[in-house]
Formats: sequence, C-alpha cells, structure tokens
Amino acid sequence: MSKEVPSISEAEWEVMNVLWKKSPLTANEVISSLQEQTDWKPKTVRTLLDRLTKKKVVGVNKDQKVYTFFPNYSQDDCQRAEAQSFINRIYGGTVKSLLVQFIQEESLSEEDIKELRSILDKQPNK
Amino acid sequence: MSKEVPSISEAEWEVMNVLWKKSPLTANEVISSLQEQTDWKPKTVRTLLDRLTKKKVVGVNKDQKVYTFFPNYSQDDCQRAEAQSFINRIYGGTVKSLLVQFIQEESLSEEDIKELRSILDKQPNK
DNA sequence: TAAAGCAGATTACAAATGTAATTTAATCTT
DNA sequence: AAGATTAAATTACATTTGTAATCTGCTTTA
Repeated sequence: MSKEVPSISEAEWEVMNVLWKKSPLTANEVISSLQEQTDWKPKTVRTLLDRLTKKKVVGVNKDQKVYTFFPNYSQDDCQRAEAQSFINRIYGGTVKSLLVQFIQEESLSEEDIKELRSILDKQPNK
Repeated sequence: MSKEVPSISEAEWEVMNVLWKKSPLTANEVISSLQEQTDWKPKTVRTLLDRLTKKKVVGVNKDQKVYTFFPNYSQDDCQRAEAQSFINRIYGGTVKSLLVQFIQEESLSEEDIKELRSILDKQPNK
C-alpha cells in the first residue's frame, strides 16, 4: 500500500500540515493559514503549492475558476516515510536509540508515559 | 552547553558517522571506510570533508603533511539538534506521536521493549 | 633529474530549495 | 468599454547539496 511518497522539503511540509488539518483549500486559504505562523509572502506559498502539485503530493480541483488543493497522501504515510529515512541517516537505522534519547530527553506527561507503556505491553515480543 | 550545531546535509551525515566511530582519521581513511557502504568517488568524500571543515563541524589537524579530521560536536548533540528540528517539522513538535508511531511500527526485540519499559519507569512522572 | 603520483586547493555544474517577482488572462468595477 | 483586480502561469535568482574533475605543489621513483 501507499506508493512511494515523493520527497517533501522543509518549507513544503508547512504547507502540507495546513492541508492535512483541513482540505480542500484554495491557495488563499492556505496563504492565510500560513501567514499566522510564518512570514512568507503569498507568492512564496503559491510556489510551494505549485511545486507540491507538480510532484503530485498535492492534488488540484480545477472545476471552479479558483482552484482548490488537497493532499494526495495521508499524513501518516508521509510521516512514516520521512521518519524512516531520518532514522536511517541519523540513528544508524536503529529506532531504539532514538526512542531512548527522546524518552529521556522530553519530560513526557504522566499520561504520555502511561500510554507508551500500554503500547509497549501490547507489542508482540517475538 | 553545546553551541548551535550547524546544519549537516544527508551526505555529510555519512561522513560524520565515520568520524564519530573513530577519529582522528585522514581523508583516505574516511574514504576507505565509506567505500564499503557507498559508491562515492574519493573526490566526493573529500569535498564533503572540506565542507564540513568549512562549517566547523569537523576540525583539522595540520601538523602532519597529511591532515587528520575529527568531529567538533558530539554525535549526541547533533542527533538531538537534528531530531528536534525533525520533530517540529514532521510531528508538530510533539514527541509522543513519533514515539507511538515507531513503537508500533518497528518490531522491537524483547530486549528493546524491556529496556524501554525500564526507562519509562524511571521517568519522573511529574 | 624528469616523470609520476599523491594530498590539498580550487573550480564545475546540475538539481533542489528558499524566496519571491513578472506576465497573462479572465473578471469585476466604474 | 477601459481600467483595476485577481488567480494562475511563468520566470528569476541566490544558496545548498550531490557529485565530481582539474590544478598545484611536494615527494617519490625510475
């Protein structure tokens, strides 16, 4: 399942995050949303949208005169792809070292810890 | 502590991984080490070393006629920096979502799970 | 000593990325 | 209908990155 996800650059991720929160959106809606968090010019956001479209990471609905944009991949799939390559690069492919570092690093809430523990308990320890 | 880590590109990470395993090393030693894992030409590796040097991520000892190279930052510091920016970008800053995804994703060994659980148990659940 | 080889320095060049501006075509407004 | 506005398309341009090759000067070797 879930075809190879094309690579998504750092700036493009911001755009994707907006579209995953809600879609379809017009370019202007994406622009507005991003203007709260970044200082990108509208044209910049538009360029990012166009590049994502060309890469097929984003789809376009051209029925209306003003196009609307939507993700072609689930956030989960993209996160997975990105995290996998990240871990290979940075942690020599072993996810455990990353987990260890982050569990120690971040002060996780009690809730978080409980949840993680329960997930661990459900792991098929082959 | 641990000054801001300059950004390290994907290819540069490979070089750093070599130097973290053992250093100082001559360029040729780094090249040899990488030739086992990549198909980069020697000149390519040399360029990467030079760029890392220019960015001060790598230091050079020029006492000998053949220079030796060594990391200026610990692997841990670089991993942390990289992971932090990664998490902000990809997981909206919440480390838990990443942990959850990876614990579920990877089939961790029983050992790993035990270790993680013990780390969780030691967390100050504030 | 002339040629060959090697390390280091410099230069190359295309693709990806960040960050837009300009141009074009349609539409709304006066 | 002419001008203003706007969305979409096209173009721009510097920096970073991947991936090297060429040049220079010292050393080794025939």
